[in-house]
Amino acid sequence: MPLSKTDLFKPKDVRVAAMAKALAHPARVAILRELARQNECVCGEIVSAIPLAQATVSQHLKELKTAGLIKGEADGPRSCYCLDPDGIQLLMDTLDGLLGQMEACCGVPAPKTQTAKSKKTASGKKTTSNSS
Amino acid sequence: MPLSKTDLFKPKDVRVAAMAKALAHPARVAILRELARQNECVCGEIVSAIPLAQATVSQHLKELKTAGLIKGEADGPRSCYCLDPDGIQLLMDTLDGLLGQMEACCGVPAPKTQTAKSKKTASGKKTTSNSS
DNA sequence: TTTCTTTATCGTAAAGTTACGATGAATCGG
DNA sequence: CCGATTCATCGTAACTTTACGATAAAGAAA
Repeated sequence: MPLSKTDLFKPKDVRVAAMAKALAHPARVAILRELARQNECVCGEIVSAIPLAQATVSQHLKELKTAGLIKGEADGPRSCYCLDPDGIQLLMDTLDGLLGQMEACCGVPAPKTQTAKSKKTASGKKTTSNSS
Repeated sequence: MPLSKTDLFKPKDVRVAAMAKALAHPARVAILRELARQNECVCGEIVSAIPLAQATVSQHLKELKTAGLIKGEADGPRSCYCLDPDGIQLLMDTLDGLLGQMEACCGVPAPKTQTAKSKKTASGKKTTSNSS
């Protein structure tokens, strides 16, 4: 942005946007999927799985870490990465909030349900009082 | 990107990234929420609800339209926007695919009941045959 | 120690995003 | 027809993201 205007928006919207941004590159999505598949993964393996240079992959890993979606710890000269369950959960909750609102508006085509959404919607009093 | 490498990634990952990118700005999230609240909305109302210049809001609307998340039709000199149920559904399915994979890996945080059964049913869309 | 391996970081070029004012294009009201 | 209103688009400035090679840092192996 030419001038950072993020403080003009509601914190909730800023949070959703930040979460979404972490997913907004194919390489990062591929990394997350790889980690979901392997459960735990040395950096080199990830680099092999991604069609980008090592430096670039490292950069993407850093962003995912900053976003709280993955954790990384040193293991000798190597780095071992894995998904961060807390961050993933937060991601789901954050997106579910928005998706739920939109679904409610559009009219739900098919009640598929899953994840943590149904619970929240059921107990939630209403979708109107949102500001922060 | 310096050089567009999107064809090096799996189409599925590219799709997720594109969807996420549409949500990756607070203004666009705010617009979606406004449309979810109003169900139908003249452009001017949206501009009033967003702390940005008219030209900028129009630009964000265009991106959301390109992403397939909203529809817009002319109404006299005005433009009337609303959520596109098909796009929203696609967004949900797309994200659910990834989120389900990650959740399955992390282990669901609060599974008081039967774990394996419910999880499988919930996320079991077709996580196996993934390559495109 | 010296060397190799592994990964993070730096510097930087290319491309994309975001924001705005100005300008068009279309419609409505007179 | 003339002016006002509404919105999309253009042009452009400021900033961010993406990608890579080069290099640094740190442990393992020799």
